[in-house]
Order: sequence, then C-alpha cells, then structure tokens
Amino acid sequence: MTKEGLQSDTTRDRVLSTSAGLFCQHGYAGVSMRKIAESCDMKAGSLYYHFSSKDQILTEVLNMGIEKVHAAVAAALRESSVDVSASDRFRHAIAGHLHALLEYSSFTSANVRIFRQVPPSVQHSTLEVRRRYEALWDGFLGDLKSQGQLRNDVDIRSFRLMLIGALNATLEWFDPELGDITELANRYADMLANGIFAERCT
Amino acid sequence: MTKEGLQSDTTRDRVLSTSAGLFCQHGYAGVSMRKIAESCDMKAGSLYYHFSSKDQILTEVLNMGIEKVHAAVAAALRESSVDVSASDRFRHAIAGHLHALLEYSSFTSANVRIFRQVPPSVQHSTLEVRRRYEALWDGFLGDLKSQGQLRNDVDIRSFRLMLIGALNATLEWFDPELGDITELANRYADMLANGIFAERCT
DNA sequence: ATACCTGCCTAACGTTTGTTAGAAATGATG
DNA sequence: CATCATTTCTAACAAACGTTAGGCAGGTAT
Repeated sequence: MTKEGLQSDTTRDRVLSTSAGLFCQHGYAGVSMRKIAESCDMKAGSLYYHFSSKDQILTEVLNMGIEKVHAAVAAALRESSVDVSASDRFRHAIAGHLHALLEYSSFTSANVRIFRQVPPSVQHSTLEVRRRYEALWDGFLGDLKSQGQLRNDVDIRSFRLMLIGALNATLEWFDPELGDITELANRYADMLANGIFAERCT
Repeated sequence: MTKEGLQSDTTRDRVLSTSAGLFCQHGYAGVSMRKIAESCDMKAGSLYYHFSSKDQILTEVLNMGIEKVHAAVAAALRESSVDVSASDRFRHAIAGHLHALLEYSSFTSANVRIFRQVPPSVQHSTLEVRRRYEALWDGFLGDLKSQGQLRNDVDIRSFRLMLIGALNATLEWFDPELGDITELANRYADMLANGIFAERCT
C-alpha cells in the first residue's frame, strides 16, 4: 500500500473548508449537501464517501474553529511566560486570538455565528473544546490577578466573557486585507487594560 | 366601522414575536412558514393574509430589534443630559442597551445572530436603522471626548465597535431570570471605563 | 489477466420548502 | 334575513431537501 488516503485527505479538507465558508454565510439550514458539493465541483452523493452526514461535516467545522484559536492563544502564552510584562502577555494573548480568528475566519465565524442554531447533539459534541478554551483564559487571568496585576474588584469570569465577546465581534466588520491585525490587537488590549476614560473614577 | 383591524394587529404582533424567537433559535433558512404558523396555532397559508412573504416577516423582525435598543439608549441619554457625571451617563447608556437587548431578546438576538445570513435585499433594508444607532453612540462618545472625559488616544469608532460587540455578546450567556441586568451594566461600564489592570501602563 | 480498493457518479426515495387560488367560517352592518 | 368585509382554511404547485443503493473508471497488488 502506498501513501494511505492522500487524495482523500485533501478532498476532505477542501470539503470542510468550503462548508465552513458556506455555513457562516448562510447558516446551518441554509446550506444543502448539493450546494456544498457544487462548490467543491462534486455531486451531492459523493460527499457521503468522506462524511457520514451533514451533521458530521458541521461538527468537524465547529471544532476546528475553536481549536485553531485555542492553539494560537496557548502558543502566545507559552512563548512569553517569563521576563515579559503582564501587559505584554495580555497583548500577545489577544493578538493570538485575533490572528487565528480572522485568518481562519471560515471556521471561526461559522462557530461564532451558528453555534446556537445547530442541532443540540452537535452543540453537545463541541462543548468540551469550548470549555477547554475558556479554562485557558481563566487560568491566565487568574495568574495575573494573583500576581496583583489586576484590580481586585474585577470578576474574571465576567471579564473573560466580555473579552471574548468583544474579540469575536471583530469578525463582523474587520477585514484582514485592509487592516493590520497586530495593530487591532494592540488597540483592543490597550482599551481593555487601561479603560477609555481620561481619569479613573468610581 | 369599529376599531380598525384590532384583531388583525394583535395576530400580526404575535406572528412577529413568534417568528423572532424561531429565527434566532434556528436561523433564517431553518424556520419554515409552516413552523411559524404552527407556533401561532395557524396554517401556513393564513400567514399570507398578514405578510406578503417570509422575507417581509424577517425584515420587520430585524428592524424591531435595533429600534428597541436605539430607543432605550436614546432615552437614557436624554434623561441624563445635564448635571450628571460622564461616567454616570456612560453607565446609563450601557444599561439602556443591555435592558432592551436582553428584555426583547427574541428580536435583538435574531438581529445579532442572523443578520449576516439573510438575503442581501433584506440586509439592505435594515442598514439605515443600523447606521442611525451607530451614529447615536458616535455622537455621545464624541461629546465625551471633546469635553476631555476620554483619553485623547482612543479611537471612537474602534471603541464603539468593541463596546457594541461586547454588549451584544451577553445574549449568548446572560439569563435575565437569573441575574440583575443593572448590575451587569455597572460591571461592564466600570471595566470599559477604567480598565482591568491595577495600574495603567503603556 | 484477475481481483481489489478508492473515489466519484447517477438515479431515485419520501419529505419539506415558499407560495398561490379559491373555498369556508366568522361576525358586524344594512 | 341578506350582505359584506375580515380572517382562516384546504389543496395543490414545482422545486429543493438529506440520504441511499448500485454502478463505473482508475490505479495497485497478486
């Protein structure tokens, strides 16, 4: 036997990538197996050689979205663990999220946009990956707080929800072709770390 | 003639409210006229007495979502225009957004979740309402800035996008039955105005 | 040459889609 | 009682839906 399933793998990936784009543009029910196939220059029936159902394609697309972002943030935190200031680590983590989010936007925005409208069984099969990502941020923010880098009265869960919500919303308006993602990350990190008011108040 | 179209109006509203809930839960293509009708104890054909098409229902739902939020924020700003501190006005505006967002969540989350996946013609017919709401915030934030209440180096458009993104994301996790919206608004306003770091840094 | 596996195809299934036309029911007005 | 407008219903249309079964072309192994 030669290189096992090589042709198959690239086709599989093409289907997943195409499906991600279609899902995030038209929603779960708005994309048919026939449209996926057509965008891949195939016929609908052929998809069932690589996937057992529409839901399986969807599940893989959703999971890949979070995993890309998780990997990027984990890498950013790993590379700057020592001798880097808290605000720099914060900035790097945000940059990691935004880079992965906006560069694999087919997968990530499929996740952000349609998670709530997919069948509950599919939702359930992506929950673990979601929680792992939330835990990554909670761990990092918890470290910052125990080092005294954060105000004592900020709730980590609240901030994490606000942060990820704000970052994910960039999918709706930011175009990586037109703007610099690193600069965007710096702006966001600055506003979130220091606030926007000229003077701090109660 | 008696009170013109009274029965008709309440039925219309019931259809719109029901449709909003279904749209935000299952997406645009995931909701059929038959399902809308069934949820209203009607038959599909009867819907066409009140609406000319599925797209018309959708358009009205989307517009109502933004208009509710716009009205709430505009009212909050109007009621606190004088003799109120900048941070209080900021907090009230955020509270207005969150209250409307989370209390009319069928309409607002239909808007937030499925705007990008509806037919372009429908998107287009809601753009004006969207822009009016963005202009409301830009005006308020511009006032704050020209009064010297905001840091000079924060970009208003960037912050407005971050702010609305962060606020809208609460739809995905906050339950008004379990938590206090006003308290949520205070927490968010504090984090956004003052930042989360213990000491401000570059 | 034979057999086999991979990858894609065609054709069909039963169901559901948005929408329309025309018939019934309802209740008020003359 | 007859008339009228309002509101809902039924029945049907062509099109599209997810999925399956079986066939066909290509290269690989025996």
